[in-house]
Amino acid sequence: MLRVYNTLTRKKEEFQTLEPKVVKMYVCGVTVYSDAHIGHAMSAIVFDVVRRYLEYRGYSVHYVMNFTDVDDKIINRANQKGMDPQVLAETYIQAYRKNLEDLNVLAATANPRATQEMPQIIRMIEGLIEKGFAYPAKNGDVYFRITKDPEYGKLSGRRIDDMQAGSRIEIEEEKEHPMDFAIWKAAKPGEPAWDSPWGKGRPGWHIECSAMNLSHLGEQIDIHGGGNDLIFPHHENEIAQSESFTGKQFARYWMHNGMLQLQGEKMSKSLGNLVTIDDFLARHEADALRMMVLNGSYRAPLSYSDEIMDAAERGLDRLRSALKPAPAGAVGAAAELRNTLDRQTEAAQQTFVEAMDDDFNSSGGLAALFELVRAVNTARDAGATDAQLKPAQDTLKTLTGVLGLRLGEKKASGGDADKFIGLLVEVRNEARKQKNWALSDLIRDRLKELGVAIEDNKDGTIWHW
RNA sequence: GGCGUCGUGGCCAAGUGGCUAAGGCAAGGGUCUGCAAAACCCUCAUCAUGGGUUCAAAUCCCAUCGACGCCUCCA
Repeated sequence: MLRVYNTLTRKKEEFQTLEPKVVKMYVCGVTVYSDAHIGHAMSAIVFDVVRRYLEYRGYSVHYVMNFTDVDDKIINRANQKGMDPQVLAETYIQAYRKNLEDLNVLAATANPRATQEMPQIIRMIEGLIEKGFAYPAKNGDVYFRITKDPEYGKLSGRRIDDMQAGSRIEIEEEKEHPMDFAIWKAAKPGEPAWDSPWGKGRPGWHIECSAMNLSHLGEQIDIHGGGNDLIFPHHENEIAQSESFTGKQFARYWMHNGMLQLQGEKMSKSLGNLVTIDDFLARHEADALRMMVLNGSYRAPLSYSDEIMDAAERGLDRLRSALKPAPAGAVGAAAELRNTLDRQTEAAQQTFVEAMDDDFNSSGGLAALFELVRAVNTARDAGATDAQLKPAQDTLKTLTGVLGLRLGEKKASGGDADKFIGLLVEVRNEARKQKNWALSDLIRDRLKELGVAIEDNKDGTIWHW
């Protein structure tokens, strides 16, 4: 039984979908005005793992992730660079797509963008006005009337009165209540603008997600995800808009990932303490970032450091150690040992599922995989052949695949080179027979410089890139 | 000030009432090896602090200290 922690109730709840075996899932994407950093990557990876695991458990997942392609920051940035805001946004959308692909994040079912949803957004605003949940102001803005929504604050656990007290928000005269938020913003000169019943303008940030959910997934969805910095005000406002508009519960489960921190602070564009995904990938493989995320729990903050990355990379090496082939001369393992391996494989798979079923406990899932790694390596040491190792290794590959790890399956690593390396290994073994250690060590050392590792086992020599 | 998350070995981290407190990294010892490497085996924590509840608590309650996030754009 899958259990999911729901921000709305602050509890783990049994996961039940609106429709059997179908999951409608919406994750807030990024505002595209600069290069994405590894905090964004963490969020993308977290929800990619959720999606992959749900699919592994037999669900068909409709996964929607949006791009916010019109907002103040994009406009400012574009003006600085003397570019058209839409061109700027498009550039970063393509860059982010590439980042996600490099990170082995599965493509979403749909990637809607605010600028392509104007009719739906405007229709929704009209509906909210009709129902009295929103009002147009004299300045051309349209605001959501939070006092009309008795449940406002239920996601973030805030009360309107509390917020008023400590609020640092500038009180705009056009607003009925200081906490009312804009769902349509009147255009200032030179800004991108769309026609609307309230004059030229553009949508507020929150309304686009509500509208895109409605048009791409329907009135109700199963999972809504994003970083926990979005809980307030973004997701709170989304709930207010969507539920006021439809009169129905919007998302059943709200999932939020913790923030990636650098030197004790949240990594963010505004603070400037960030590592871009491109920077990261120039120094590490994509799996390493994923491994780092998987080792923790998605809801907790995660500190990024070289030490953590080092541990993650070594952990990956360990997972890969089980996928190495048996030595050429392997004689085969006894029946009893093969049974043990089968049993351990079964147990690992079961433990993996139990852990992941508990709110996607990936570090628990990894622990099960490491147990399997030990089992495989022990069997290989005991003489198991490739054929005997295969079922366990296949299981390991399947389960690491559920986590989205590739484990460096470098395609056609050497191509033709493999044959020549095999030949060198053969020659080296001849030298070893003749106790020509100088020559055999030379071959080993030189191959190592070329990135080929040689391991002499009892039953023969293994080499790998 | 308000809301929320959290504090487990050198580091990361699971576990949230009861068998010997998962797993990974690092460290030390050992097996194997011509030497290595890899693998395997062994060793390494009483759970921030102080009270309380209970037959029994890392796990529940209270307090204290500390960290982080949100309350303003933010994954």
